[in-house]
Amino acid sequence: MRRSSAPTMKDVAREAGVALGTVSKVFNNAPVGEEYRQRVLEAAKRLGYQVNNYARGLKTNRTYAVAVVLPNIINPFFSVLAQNLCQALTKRGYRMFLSITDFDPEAEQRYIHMAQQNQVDGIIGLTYNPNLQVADKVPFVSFDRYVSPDVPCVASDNFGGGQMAAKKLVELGCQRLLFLRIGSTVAGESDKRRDGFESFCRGAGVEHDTLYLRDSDGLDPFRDFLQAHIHQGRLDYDGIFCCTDVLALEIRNMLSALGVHAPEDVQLIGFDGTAIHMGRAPECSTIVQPIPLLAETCVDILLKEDKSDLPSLICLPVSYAPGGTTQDPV
Amino acid sequence: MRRSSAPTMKDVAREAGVALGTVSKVFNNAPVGEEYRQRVLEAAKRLGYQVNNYARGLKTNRTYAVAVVLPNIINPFFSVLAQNLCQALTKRGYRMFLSITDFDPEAEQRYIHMAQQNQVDGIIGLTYNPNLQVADKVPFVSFDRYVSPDVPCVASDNFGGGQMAAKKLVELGCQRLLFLRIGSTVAGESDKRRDGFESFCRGAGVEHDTLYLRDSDGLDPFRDFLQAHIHQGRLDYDGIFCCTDVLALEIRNMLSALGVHAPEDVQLIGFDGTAIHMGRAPECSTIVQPIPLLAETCVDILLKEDKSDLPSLICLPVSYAPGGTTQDPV
DNA sequence: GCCTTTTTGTGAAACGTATCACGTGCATTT
DNA sequence: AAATGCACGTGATACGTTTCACAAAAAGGC
Repeated sequence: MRRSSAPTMKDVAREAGVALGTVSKVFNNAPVGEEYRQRVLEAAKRLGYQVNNYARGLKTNRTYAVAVVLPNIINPFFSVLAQNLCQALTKRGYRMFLSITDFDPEAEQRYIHMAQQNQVDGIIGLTYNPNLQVADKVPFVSFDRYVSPDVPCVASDNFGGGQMAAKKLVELGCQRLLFLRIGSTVAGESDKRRDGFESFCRGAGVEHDTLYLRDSDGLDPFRDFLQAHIHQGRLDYDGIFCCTDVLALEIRNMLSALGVHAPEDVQLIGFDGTAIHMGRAPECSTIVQPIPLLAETCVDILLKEDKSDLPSLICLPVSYAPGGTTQDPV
Repeated sequence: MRRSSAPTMKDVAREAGVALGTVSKVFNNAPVGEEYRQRVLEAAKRLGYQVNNYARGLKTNRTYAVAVVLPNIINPFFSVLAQNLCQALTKRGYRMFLSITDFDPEAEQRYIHMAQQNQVDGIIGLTYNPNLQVADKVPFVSFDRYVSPDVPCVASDNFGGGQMAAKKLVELGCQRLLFLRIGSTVAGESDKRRDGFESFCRGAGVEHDTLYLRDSDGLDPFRDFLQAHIHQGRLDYDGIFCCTDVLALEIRNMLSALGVHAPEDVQLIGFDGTAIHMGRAPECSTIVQPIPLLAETCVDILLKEDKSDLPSLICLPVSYAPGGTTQDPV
């Protein structure tokens, strides 16, 4: 095994003619006389010394590693989130150790165990397991999903986003609104998009309907529903809010095939705004989640030393971005 | 610090009334009498014991962690690759520690240093730093880019893919071909797409041109070029091969705006086929990279114990997938 | 039933680091 | 000039494992 020959602090100490403790101090930025510091640094460079983080972690119980548990990173929202988390962690000197669960509750639990076993300094998780066990030994921040009273949850202001979407549609002149959703069976913060939407509609006295599907239903029910609501080439609704940009695009295509076009015949608003954080123009009008801010916040909270007075839910503000599926005033 | 109270093997040994070494054996699946094994397991459960991987790593010099260094994970190709790498690593009991370089050569080097310092068991990197220093202490596999004689490089058969694209276009009846490329200034394996394309064209005696841009040039030169080659609403070329699906889509839109439509007026083929690995239909006809296989191969090679007779370049086969921008025979 | 072989539990040593009580030398004070 | 304080280098110790040489007990052969 080649690695057995890796130089240790002891080697550096011998090479530099100093004590072991002095070498340690140099690499921990503890006060050391300038002459000694130089001697150590030079000896280290000569030997190609690198500190062994496993030994260090063993002594200090700090690993400077954080586990991020996500369903996948193929969905653009998740990949942008993962990238922002990675950057936020790097900025603070932490490494990111990524786990992909593919929405499998067992995998989620397994990864969290593994993460604890691997002695990470914390975990950021977007999980769907309704009865997830999180040992209180390792700091945990949940994204978009309530886990338990002492686990802080970071999410966008989904309720406000739902309201905003409905309000926007009404301002654009829509009179019959439709909310379309497809997603997990497990309730999460993002379900509040619907609540916000309905809340606004009720408050403003606007007619509205809702179609609420689960992933397993597939997209076909949407087509059936829309088809059933087209009479003489006209859709019964003039404003649609989709729970996701991805869904919004699907719906736009679906409607196109049925002869109904956005934004001419119907105003269409999605949710996420991921494209914006990818440096691209959004492909549909959308409620934008502040992904970089969400990531920063997750990391901030996770790494906060004093966890005494943390809110259990942190809601971050969303914004509206026109993207060609609505007829916005200039 | 709460973690200081975590139970250790010594605690388990005391609780179970056995020796320290016996506990260790149980957790390493070494032969231990059934009665003892049970005693230890129960004691461990009672105490909530988990092995400390830092102590273990210190002794064994194995961390079961692999660093993956990528430019980003926003580009769908990279995110699908990252996901497949993660899964391939997980399958083998390894964890993935992800670093994002944003194409910054310095960051690449920094991350690789960091990865070594963190005592990973290996590194898989997609790097653009032409003179990257990789210590031979840590196994390294490069994706798509030649680094040095003793660093194995895994890539798609880019040359073959270029040939395949040209051949396909010719089979579809095209007579004047065009190759469009935009990318890094640093030469990589993917530049062989052009070589393969030109090789086939020359061999078959097909007229062809090439436009070769760098990222910093932006997409405008493409528009200028295409515009200059449209006479009386007709494009001079009847078959276009783009170095990337992303570019192919851009070009299709660009051409549409100029009144030239794929596949009616021009056959368009891209490269990557990422959408297919995301479970979606490809948005353009394309040469598909075998991303899952690429990932598996990277991991296999990285984790191979005997590195003696490794090829320095591993080329994996690509395939063609029609996707609506070519008029393929049924 | 004795000796050999095999199996299996034991406890000490070592991995590479951080830390801490200690010792040395030097500057400051009176 | 002696006493005091300070700054800084020293080296032993401990962190929680794995491993290894050893001992003890069980199994097998004649």
